[in-house]
Amino acid sequence: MDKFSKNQLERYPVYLKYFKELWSEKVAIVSSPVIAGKLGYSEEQVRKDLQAISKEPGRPKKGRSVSALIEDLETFLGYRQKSSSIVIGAGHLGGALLNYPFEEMGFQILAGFDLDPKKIGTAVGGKKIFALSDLNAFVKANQVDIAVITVPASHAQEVTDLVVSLGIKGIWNFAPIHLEVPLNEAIVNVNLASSLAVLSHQLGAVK
Amino acid sequence: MDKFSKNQLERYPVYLKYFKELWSEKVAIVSSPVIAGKLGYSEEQVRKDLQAISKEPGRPKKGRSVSALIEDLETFLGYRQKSSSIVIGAGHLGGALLNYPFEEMGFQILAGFDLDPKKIGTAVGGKKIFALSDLNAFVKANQVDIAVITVPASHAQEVTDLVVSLGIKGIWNFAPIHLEVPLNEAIVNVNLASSLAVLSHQLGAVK
DNA sequence: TAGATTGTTAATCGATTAACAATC
DNA sequence: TAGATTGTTAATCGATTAACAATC
Repeated sequence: MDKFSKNQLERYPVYLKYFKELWSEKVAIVSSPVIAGKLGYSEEQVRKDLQAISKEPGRPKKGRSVSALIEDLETFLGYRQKSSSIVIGAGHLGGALLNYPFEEMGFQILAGFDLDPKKIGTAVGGKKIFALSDLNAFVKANQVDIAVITVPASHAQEVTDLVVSLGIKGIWNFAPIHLEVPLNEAIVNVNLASSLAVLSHQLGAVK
Repeated sequence: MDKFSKNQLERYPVYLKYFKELWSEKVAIVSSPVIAGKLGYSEEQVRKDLQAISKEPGRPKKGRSVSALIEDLETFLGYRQKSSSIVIGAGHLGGALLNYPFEEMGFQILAGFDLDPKKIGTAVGGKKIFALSDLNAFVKANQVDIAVITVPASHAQEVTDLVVSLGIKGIWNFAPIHLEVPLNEAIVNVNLASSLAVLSHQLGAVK
């Protein structure tokens, strides 16, 4: 398999977290049925997911090596090669992301950007906050792979256009709108309103 | 259609945001091809999505009434009936959520809970932070529909068990792990590591 | 050896896309 | 009327699940 669906990609970090927990408990081998039971996936899905990213085959009757799985997953997910990012919008959500422990995921935040003069020049989560007008110069001076968009929805498209024009190829959008980007741009949306819609609907069914 | 897929549910808030923008621009009628072009969906998908939630049919050659769509979407998404929630874990991410403008989505945060004595008794985003030991009494005194979990992954399962035992039926989990919950529990995960995995993979393909 | 688990191939399921008649 | 857009039915596509031979 060399094509990965969105759902499948989203499962990999969940596997990794679980395997690291097992490793810390000195568990060296784990089988698909055990993983499936623990994470709520089907056995077949676990096997396919792990086969797709692991070099070492599993051993019938035993299972798979936890340490090998951790290595394969970290390699596949890119946790062993840093990608550099900036956070645009140092409000509450942007501030939380500037403080989030992304380093262990190979995701390094270089700096934050904002329009508010009161924020510019300060540091959040150990990262300096620059004026948005400094973005051009910053991107020219530093390799920036990903822009995290945490500005209000009303400004998200214009900030995105700027980021795209500066040659940044990855966008992690936290504004609750659809952003128009060129086809060769990588973009992933984290839309809390969308997430909440799924929860509300589930809750309506449960009640 | 009376069954909604996760993807479909996630699209509705995006439609709603767009229709509200149209409404503010005095646009009264909109057609599926226009919506599809703007939001990056297919025409057929737009028609099916809107048919599934709207009472009023669209008019051939014209399109659909923007105001009717807004009304239908707000009703369907539950924005017109408040659900009450609490945020457990008043760290950076929990703090951001306590400050997030959820009210317009019919989502009301009543209070925050934490273990840190320095946070207990303070207010974040206008919401008071209580000790986790006060949770039981709080839930008995207030109707709580949803618990937002923003504690570290290492404590998320135990907090979840507590929340479930108190009869809260909805869980919005921001900890990057799989939580075990009873079948009659509504749960939605927002896993930043998962989201990042999708972005990294896309970026690898784009580069 | 017996049996659990693997990897792989086939079947199922569900969502998206295509096709097209109905209609304003 | 002509033509754009609707609603609906059929076809396609892709992911998940089931089945089963291989193997340690």
